[in-house]
Amino acid sequence: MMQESGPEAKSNGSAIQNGSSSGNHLLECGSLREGRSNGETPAVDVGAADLAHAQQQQALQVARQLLLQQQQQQQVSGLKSPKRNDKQPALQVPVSVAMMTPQVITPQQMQQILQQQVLSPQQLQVLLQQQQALMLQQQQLQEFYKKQQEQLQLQLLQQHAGKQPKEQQQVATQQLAFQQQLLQMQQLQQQHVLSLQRQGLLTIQPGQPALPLQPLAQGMIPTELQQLWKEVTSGHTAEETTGNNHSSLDLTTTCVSSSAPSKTSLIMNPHASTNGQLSVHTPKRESLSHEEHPHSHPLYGHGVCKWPGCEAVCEDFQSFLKHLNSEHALDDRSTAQCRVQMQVVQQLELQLAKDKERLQAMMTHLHVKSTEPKATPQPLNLVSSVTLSKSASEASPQSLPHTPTTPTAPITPVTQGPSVITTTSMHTVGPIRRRYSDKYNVPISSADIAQNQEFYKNAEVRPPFTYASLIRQAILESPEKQLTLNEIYNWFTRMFAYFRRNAATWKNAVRHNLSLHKCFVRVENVKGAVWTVDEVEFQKRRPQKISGNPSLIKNMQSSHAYCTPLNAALQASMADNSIPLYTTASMGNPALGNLASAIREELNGAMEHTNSNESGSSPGRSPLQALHPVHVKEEPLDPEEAEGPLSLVTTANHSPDFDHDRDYEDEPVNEDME
DNA sequence: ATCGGCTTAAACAGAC
DNA sequence: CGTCTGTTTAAGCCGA
Repeated sequence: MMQESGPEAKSNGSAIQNGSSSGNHLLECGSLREGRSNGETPAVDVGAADLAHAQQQQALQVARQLLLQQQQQQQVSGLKSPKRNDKQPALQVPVSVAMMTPQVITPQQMQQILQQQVLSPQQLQVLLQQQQALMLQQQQLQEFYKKQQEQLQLQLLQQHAGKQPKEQQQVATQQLAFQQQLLQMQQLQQQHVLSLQRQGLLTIQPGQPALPLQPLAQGMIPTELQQLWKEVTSGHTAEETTGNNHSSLDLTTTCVSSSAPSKTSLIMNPHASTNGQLSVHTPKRESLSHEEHPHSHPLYGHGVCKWPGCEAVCEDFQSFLKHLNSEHALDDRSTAQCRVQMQVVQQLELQLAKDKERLQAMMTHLHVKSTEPKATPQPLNLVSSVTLSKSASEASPQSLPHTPTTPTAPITPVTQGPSVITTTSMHTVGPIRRRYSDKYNVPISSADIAQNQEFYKNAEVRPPFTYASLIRQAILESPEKQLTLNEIYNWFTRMFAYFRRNAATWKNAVRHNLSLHKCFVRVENVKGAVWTVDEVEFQKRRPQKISGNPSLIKNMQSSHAYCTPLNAALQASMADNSIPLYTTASMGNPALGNLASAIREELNGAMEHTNSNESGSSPGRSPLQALHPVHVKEEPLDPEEAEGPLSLVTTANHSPDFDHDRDYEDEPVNEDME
């Protein structure tokens, strides 16, 4: 007992320490701060806008006065008011130009116009009115934008509590409307100026210094607006752009990339580590737009079915629907894949929450005010998760409080009611044992491979595999099927973010396992000793584990039938009691073929063991739970801690971006050893 | 209740 | 001497 709490408390402490000490986090921090200050001070922008607006008004006043004087001085020369149509369709200025140089006339220009006296008073009147109207409109838009921004902030906060996708939808719609309005507005201005130009009233030279930078654009030139817009909506656009082609989104994405990285990074950063996956993993969110755009489907994009692992080519939407109904009907496989997706999403949510928490801590540490004030909405299942005696006690005290759930909130678990958000405490604690609830043992589709790989690489989530399995995995992945201890270490750190901390603990465990299990054979080498795997020995252990859940085996088998190539390796891998979710990376990676087949053999062998006493299949469960040796905490309704059945990706060819040692220089791995 | 597997911790020894 | 590697023991948790 003492032992249990003592060491774990220790590791916990180090975990906390490590968690905040890695270099790249600091990187994030820099941009975060920059971005944050920006996001935090919409008032500044608005103020500028107001100021500019005032200036404009002033200019208008002057113009009016001049106009009056002119009127008094000269008679109306009978010049008809230029029947300018505000919708000048002809002559188009490149959009980019229009965006960059929003044309509300500057006071200088106004003066210029007036002085040139090329216009009749009526013309001037009209122009002025138009100008005024435009500015008014713009101001209103800015106001609107401001409100939207605030509302969005609010929404984001609420999202953290994991609620109200409906409202978000609303806001999203409003934002869309707003954006369109903005666009219209800009076009209007553009046309306005164009008409002026046409009439020779206004000469805008590209280089004219006064123009583009003038106060006129008023505090917010469109690009800036768009940047801000993007900033505010980054969470949404990032995902929506993946599946749909909202013109409005195009608008935002075009200019941001070049000019506002720092700003956008503010909000994006917290998710940076998982960002790439988010877009891929959250079709749920896309369903929002799906409703608005009947022909854009979250599962359909670029003529391809986006069902995980499918990628079937569908000529048109109809054929896609057909395909969807036929190939992805409600069956075991689809259900399983759904669950996998759920898993993935949940894991990502967790990671996101954790990153957010980290961000909070960083900001706090750096004395940066948070934009998420009381953003302490409790993850839905936080309470229950905390009831885990062990987890609760181990959870770093400061880790829980500000752990809003993901802003990508509208994740709607397919089969479950409330989105199950795991407590993030588990991620921040040290090496505690993972408990895997049965429901998380879900078959994996190949589509999850890369994602999971990235997931474990980036997320400090303890992989649901035993040390022995991981070690074996590492060794088998090596070209020579043998690794030195250090190489095994490296593999761990390379493949799992989780193992970039508490090195002393898990390295000790690795050594312990190497020594303990007969399946690991030490071979003297020229340059030292390497470890190999004795498959025979390794397989000796398996049968007893798998024998436990016949129904799962059955399920596995049944699914085996239809998922053949895709999931074969996976399922085979699942047979590996210790690597419940061996990834199907071999599909895209021929080098893994051997491994996959080897595992498959294991599966077959294992199944022979259990075939005799199998009972009815239970689609809701997966073989993993039977095969999973990792300790699972008893949390019937609590999916958290579900480090679950994310597939462990095997990459025989080590990803270039993860080149040993150097990559984790900033990691406390070695420090931990000392 | 028991057993076996797994994890974690720790002591220890030998090599570098 | 300190670190790394490897072995071993012990304790606790968990599922079967």
